[in-house]
This record gives sequence, C-alpha cells and structure tokens, in this order.
Amino acid sequence: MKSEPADVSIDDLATFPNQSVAWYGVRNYQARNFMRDQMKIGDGVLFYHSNCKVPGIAGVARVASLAYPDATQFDRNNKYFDAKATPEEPRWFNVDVQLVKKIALISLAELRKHPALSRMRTLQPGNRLSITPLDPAEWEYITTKLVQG
DNA sequence: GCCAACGTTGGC
DNA sequence: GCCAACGTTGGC
Repeated sequence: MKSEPADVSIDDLATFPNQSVAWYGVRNYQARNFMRDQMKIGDGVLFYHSNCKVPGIAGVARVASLAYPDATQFDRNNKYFDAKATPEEPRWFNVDVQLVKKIALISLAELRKHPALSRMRTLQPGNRLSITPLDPAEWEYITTKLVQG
C-alpha cells in the first residue's frame, strides 16, 4: 500500500493511536475493490513510501479492520469530497492499517535488483495503482530475505 | 519540473 | 459506446 510520506509516513503511523490509520483517500475503483473485496483482518501489508526522495518499502503493517465507508467522501471541506457519494450509497471505502514494524527502507532500486520480485505489480512499468495484491511468494521473499533484523 | 502512462469525463 | 481532452500518478 502506497502512501506519500509528506501525507502519512511510517513515522507518523507510529505516533497514531493504536499505531493505526484509516487508509482514506483512495479514489480508484480497482484499489477500492482490493480493500473492499479482498482484505481481511490480519492480512500482511507492505507500507510503501511513494512520490518522495527515496521511494520504497518503509515498514510492515497489517490490515486492522474490514473495509468501511471512507469518511472523507462526505466532508465538503475535504479534498477527497465526492458529491456523488451518500451515506446510503457510499462510493469509497477504506480499511484500517496498523503498524507492525518500521524497517530499514528497502528502496525501489533495491527491489528491482531481485529477479524473484520481477513480476511484482508495483514494479511493473507504468503501474500507478496505490494498492496492489502481493503474491505470497513475494511477501515471503521480502519479509524473510530483505527485511533486516 | 518533466513527462509517460493511465484513469475518468463528457460530448456526440 | 467511442474517443479526445483532461487530470493524476509517481519515478526520475
């Protein structure tokens, strides 16, 4: 799951109550569907810093709730406000994401060096999806071989 | 700041 | 339902 550290960084997450955050602001249907239809409490998450100086995986987290309506879609003053969404028929959903551990950053450049990860969605050219499923083998490889300590 | 890739919008 | 125009993403 990608987050811009200028918005919510791994260090920000560590300071939040329960070290948990509602993953608000997703306005892409595919990414929404992943949260709404596939995520279960306890699922592993790689917390990825994007659109920053050194993009890469900054921490391990977990899904801490099932998907529920994203509150920002109803807030007229929020940049994620969506006039077409109503509480009766919400368009956008989020899950809660809870920190498991901050890790030494695994940069995008580093990730690209590993043939085992060559098919990872996030690494495909032109991929812009902020939320992508991870192959179990990829999860295993990253969390056992690339995460230090 | 550039720009390629992609998603969304809206006229027809 | 096509598709051009436009907006966004995000690495570099």
